[in-house]
Amino acid sequence: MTAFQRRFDQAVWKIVSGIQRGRVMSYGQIARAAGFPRHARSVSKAMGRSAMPLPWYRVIRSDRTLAFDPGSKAYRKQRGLLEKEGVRFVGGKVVPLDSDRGKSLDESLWGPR
DNA sequence: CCCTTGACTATCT
DNA sequence: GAGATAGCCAAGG
Repeated sequence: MTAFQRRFDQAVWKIVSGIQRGRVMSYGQIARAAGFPRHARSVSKAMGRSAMPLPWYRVIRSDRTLAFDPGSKAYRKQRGLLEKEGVRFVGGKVVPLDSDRGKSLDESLWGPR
């Protein structure tokens, strides 16, 4: 384990574990919230190193698509878990909630109900 | 060192 | 809005 990983992992786990049911966050958003802007690509690795289970399936791309290859096992798993929490999909993308109308762009994309 | 690899992104066609 | 492109940066070979 490098020093970077120790700090980065801790910060990422904290953010990811805080994502609530029915909500999603992007890799880049998590990296920023964790205090490591520009490290979106490292977020998945940090989650993989976690000993405790994390709601990894609530993490998606900034364009609202899932990071796995559509049709893959992982894709179906993630999508199933999200839909079970009420997250809706249209055209392979996570649908923003209606009740978010009127909020800032960021909130409308990722904010709570 | 140099080169490749990512569960990524912002930007431009 | 979908596809291509360039930028990103730690890790590992």
